[in-house]
Amino acid sequence: MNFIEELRWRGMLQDIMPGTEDELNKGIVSGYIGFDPTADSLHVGHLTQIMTLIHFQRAGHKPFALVGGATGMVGDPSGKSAERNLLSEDVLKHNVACIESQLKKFLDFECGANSAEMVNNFDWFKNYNFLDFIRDVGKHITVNYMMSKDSVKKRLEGETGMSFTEFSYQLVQGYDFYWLWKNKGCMVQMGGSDQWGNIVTGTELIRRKEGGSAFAVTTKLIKKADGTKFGKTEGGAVWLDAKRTSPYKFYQFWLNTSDSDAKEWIRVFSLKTKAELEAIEAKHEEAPHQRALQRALAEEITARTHSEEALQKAISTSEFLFSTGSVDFLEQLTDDEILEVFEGVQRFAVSKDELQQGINVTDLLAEKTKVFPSKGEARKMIQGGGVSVNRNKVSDPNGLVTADQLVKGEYLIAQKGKKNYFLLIAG
RNA sequence: GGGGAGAUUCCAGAGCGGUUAAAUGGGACGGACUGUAAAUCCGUUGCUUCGGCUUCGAAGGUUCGAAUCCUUCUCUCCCCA
Repeated sequence: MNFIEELRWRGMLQDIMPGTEDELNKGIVSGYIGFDPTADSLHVGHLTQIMTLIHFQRAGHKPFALVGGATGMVGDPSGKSAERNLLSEDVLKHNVACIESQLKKFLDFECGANSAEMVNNFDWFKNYNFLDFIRDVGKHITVNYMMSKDSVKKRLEGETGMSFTEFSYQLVQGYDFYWLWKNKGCMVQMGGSDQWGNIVTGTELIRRKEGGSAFAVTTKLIKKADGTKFGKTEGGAVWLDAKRTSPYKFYQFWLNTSDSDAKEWIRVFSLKTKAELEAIEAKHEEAPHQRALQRALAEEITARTHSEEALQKAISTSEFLFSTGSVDFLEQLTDDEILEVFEGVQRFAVSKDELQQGINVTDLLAEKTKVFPSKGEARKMIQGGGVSVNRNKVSDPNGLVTADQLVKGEYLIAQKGKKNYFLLIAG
């Protein structure tokens, strides 16, 4: 199956420039996708683009991952309603390095002819001076053409306006494509559908400057059935960096997708074949409560993004946290393992001496710790039946918590609702 | 520069001298149901030693009593030049 067919049945394909498929059928073709270094980690929103590159490589082509050290300095106006703040060069350098190491996990950089390659456009922009650029590049693209782009039009219509810097963004990105086409033989640029305008400026530049041809493919933006933004949770974006989003949370993010989303997303984010996916879907239809789709989705992505080991830990943590099992389970674990289960869970230190005397639950949760911001709230929540200590529902706001309730003589597990855990460590 | 409107608890938005910790809606959080889903239903949504205490842009004042009336200040919005 060729690359485009693959994207098509997976429902990823948005736009494709005429002739692209023929070009790809000729043999090994080089193509690239750019990543903006706006943070020092990619998030799940970038995963679609990573998957596109993976499919590209699996179809036998040579993927380039461009990290925009230069474009990041300018700021892409696409999809932005207001001017962005510029990042300093140091921050960008750090971000670029971090993103590069993340991308290395997903693509094969040592497989011969179609090995993946990493490039940074700062390398070809850092010594390119302004006058040369506007003469060599700017001359080929009219302002009229640039202004007709959606990303620009929207900002001109809006109230905030747009700086010359962001206006020039498409030229900078366009030149990337030109440079990679000229120096690396890159024939195709891929990206999210919001990048169409920028990509086409690149093919246009290649055509006008050298009479060459280049191609474009864009993928659909991932949407949630309920209309909210993909990749966001209450805690903010879901990052690929384990330090920002723990593998457990990452796994949970995917596990919690709705049925309709899971069915679409698994096609995008899984490398399983159509037959395999259809089998999973059938299984899901049969027993929806088993959530075969969500499990398959979460397992595959977590393993690929983090590791098989991290996935296993995420699964066992989930099983403990969501099963009705008692805290006895924890008694069997070592201290390190307990801390691992509650990784990312907020922790509080409490005095063991005071626990010997017994502490009023409300005081414990609102004063000794910050599980609740005030006693009133703690009390109300307890009366509403929303608080558990060591998996047992607390019914009396004035009840005592004592040292003999400590798990392993050291830990207390407090729950606000079902999903919000707090680990109290006595010392 | 001239004229007008307004600032209320997370947001929107009632209240226009006491019965108002402040309607209603949204959001958030909890509970039930369930599949760690969706939908639905229910509860909570200033602090408290549960006696009370502090809130309605800020500061003063009138009153037994003010978010509600008066004065000044700060800020926001709209219309006309």
